[in-house]
Amino acid sequence: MADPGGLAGGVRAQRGPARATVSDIPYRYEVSHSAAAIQQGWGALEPGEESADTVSVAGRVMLLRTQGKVAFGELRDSSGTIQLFAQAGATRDYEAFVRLALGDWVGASGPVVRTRRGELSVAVRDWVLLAEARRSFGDKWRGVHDPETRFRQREVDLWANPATRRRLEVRSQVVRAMRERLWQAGFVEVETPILNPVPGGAEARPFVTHHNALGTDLYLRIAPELYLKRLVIGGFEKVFEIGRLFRNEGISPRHNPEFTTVELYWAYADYQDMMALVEALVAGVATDVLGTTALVYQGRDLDLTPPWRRATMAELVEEHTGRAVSVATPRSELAALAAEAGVAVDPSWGPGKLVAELYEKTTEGQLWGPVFVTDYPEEVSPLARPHRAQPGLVERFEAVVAGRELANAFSELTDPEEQRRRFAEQAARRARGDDEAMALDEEYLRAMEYGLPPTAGVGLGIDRLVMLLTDTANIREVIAFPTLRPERPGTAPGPGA
RNA sequence: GCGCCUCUAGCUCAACGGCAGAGCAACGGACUCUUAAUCCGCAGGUUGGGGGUUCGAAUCCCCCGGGGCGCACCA
Repeated sequence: MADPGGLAGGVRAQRGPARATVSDIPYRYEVSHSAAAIQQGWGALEPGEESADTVSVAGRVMLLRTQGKVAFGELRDSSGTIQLFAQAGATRDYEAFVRLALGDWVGASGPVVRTRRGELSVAVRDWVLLAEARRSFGDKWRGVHDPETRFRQREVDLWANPATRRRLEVRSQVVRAMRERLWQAGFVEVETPILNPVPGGAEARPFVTHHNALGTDLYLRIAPELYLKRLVIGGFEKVFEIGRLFRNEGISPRHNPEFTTVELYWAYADYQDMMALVEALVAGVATDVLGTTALVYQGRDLDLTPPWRRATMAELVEEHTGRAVSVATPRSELAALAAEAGVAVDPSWGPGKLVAELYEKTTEGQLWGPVFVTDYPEEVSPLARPHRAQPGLVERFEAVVAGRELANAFSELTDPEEQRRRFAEQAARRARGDDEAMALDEEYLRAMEYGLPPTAGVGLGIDRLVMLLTDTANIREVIAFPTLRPERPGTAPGPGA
């Protein structure tokens, strides 16, 4: 928090004077074992037994129980917890040890022992303060629950709520598993520009920034799609990128302005191939990270085991509304149905947009899945290739899980002339005031004229995948530092202020 | 952007028109095997900010600010 004077006043009064000076703090500390390594390595020690092995550990003192001439501390590191056992006479500077504050970082060394009451411990002979905690980490039993403090001061949340650490660890493992599986499948990882002269590849409002030397505005990317397809044109037959996207839109429990996707392009493949790859990837990542594809999400069973159901958008809308619709249905009928469903119908919308709106309003949120929703209207899919058998539709699917879109994919449009027409339609929408309509990208059209082979592409939301795998309902829980309104002095609550 | 809810000690929470409290943390002390140790003592607050109603406001009303949820938008 902004904390005007908070450190100087409140915390010192709360914590007392500084117990260490900078010169007391060493520059390094030699750690021989993690807490978990000690728990695993000396598990056979009997109560009251002292091993001949001396270890050194480091971490935060989370609890301290002093009992006169003997004291017990709980030391937590990134692997777990180990008890520190200190005794007057055996522990160097015992009087200072028992004055340690909850949250202080210490390094401690000594033999591994099991206390008479059965707790595996490091019997502290020597120890050193590695950092003072001048602010508290909250109630030692109840922790910190205030969501604002948890999101703004994640460093506090991580110590106060171990589940936070676990979620971020799962996130790291998900990204790693995704990478390794794609590498194994022969995909090459690339990086494309985040600063875009034209924001393309999706329908969304961008963030605008400015380059001083070039004297030009640039946009934070809303999707890497067009650059990745240019790499396919350049000869990368299987490429992927894992990275941050930025969309200047509302914040909600399922939307953060910056979020992470994996986007991949696969030459010579179509959207049917891509469905098989997506379900295998998601199920494989779940297995790598959790050891299972049978999840429980928000109290409800969710089985990611392939194959996933495949159903067309029209079929699913009919299932959920009882009304057969298609892009060939008269526009007036579709508009009436959409209005009936609560959609604010825009007069410029064609049948395709109306069908898509009807689907999103009545059906998507009801789909528990996982299910591949296939065959989208061309009107809402300016980068997808026309369906080989269904006029007015494109070969596109979205993977829907727990009522939300997890992935979006299509057989890519490869015809530059057709692409130019699609861009022109988008430009017409933009001229009518739709600021989310896709911008025309001449660089991309030029690239297409060199020849894009048949290609399938997909974008998959990493944050949402992590939400599924960690059973969390709020996207902020799986982002270390979610976007919040900037703090202003004296407005935010929090420990230590 | 709109609606509803919420903000009290460092943390977690009471008090809901009538003296602002508790537990934990902190501070001082006792205690040589604790497990949220225990025990004794002490201190800690412009009740998010501002304004209003009232004999009296943490409590009711208005404005502002932060946050949560829902809607809208999207992934």
